[in-house]
Amino acid sequence: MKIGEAARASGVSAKTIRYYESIGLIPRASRSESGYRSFVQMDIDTLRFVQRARSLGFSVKDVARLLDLWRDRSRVSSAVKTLATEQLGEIDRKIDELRSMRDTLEHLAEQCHGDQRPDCPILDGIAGDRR
Amino acid sequence: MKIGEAARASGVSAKTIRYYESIGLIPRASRSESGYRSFVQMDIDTLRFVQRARSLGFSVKDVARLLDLWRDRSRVSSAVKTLATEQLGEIDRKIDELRSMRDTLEHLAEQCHGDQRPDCPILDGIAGDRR
DNA sequence: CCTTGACCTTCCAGTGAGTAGAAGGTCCAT
DNA sequence: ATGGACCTTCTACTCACTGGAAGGTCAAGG
Repeated sequence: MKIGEAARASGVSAKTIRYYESIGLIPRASRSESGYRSFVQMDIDTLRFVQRARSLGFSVKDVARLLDLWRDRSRVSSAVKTLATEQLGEIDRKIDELRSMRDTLEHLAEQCHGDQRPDCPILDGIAGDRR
Repeated sequence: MKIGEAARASGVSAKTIRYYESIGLIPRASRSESGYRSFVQMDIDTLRFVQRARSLGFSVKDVARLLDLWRDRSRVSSAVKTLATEQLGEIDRKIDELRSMRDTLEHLAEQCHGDQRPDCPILDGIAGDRR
């Protein structure tokens, strides 16, 4: 399987597959005589794993750790759970931050009539102390 | 006022003030004889405006637009409101994405006993079809 | 046999929004 | 005059890709 097909099969773009290889996240793909990368099912599985872990918000570094754990038959599941729990905490932190932005911004936007007049509580709120 | 004090007064680090100047987000600060940047109250106000707008998640590009609007006495408040509403939509999109990550990850983490045994539903979930 | 077009290769550069650090200049108090 | 806190510019790094240029390969159609 060449890179384009691997990309379609895994949901990771060809560019990104090359990139992942270049940073060592995934092993180097074997090559055909002409130098084309050649992927087998296991490579696709790895790529799909990476894609899913990334879509859960894990950093590339954490995905590397997860991949190592995935391949390690003598892993302890607590190591995985720790990573997952930390990631969950990170997500919660981001959600909280976004929610607080959202609340402030919504409050500001509500006050603004949004017509052709220049006075604008949004601008005032950003400029002054809006708390 | 030199850059360090301006940084403390505005909540924007000295490095970042220089960076904002370099990309043209804020006007070039005037200089003392020795070449030190010199800030007055209006510069601090601008910096605080930028800091607050950034903390609401506006991109630097949007902060530039907001600054222009802020300085424009003949602005129409609808222009500001449009920017704010778009930003609100962006935040909501991000919250939704994070929430969906969170749900999946939490579900996975719940299944995992997290002890010394190697079997791990988190890894299985990422590897296989976890939906 | 040759061309066309879809694929593949590598390499370099850019994104956003800063942050880190090096090398050197200035200012003020002791 | 010296030390330390401050300031200057500059380059390079972060993260996770993405875009594009220049060129090689391969199979089908004329």
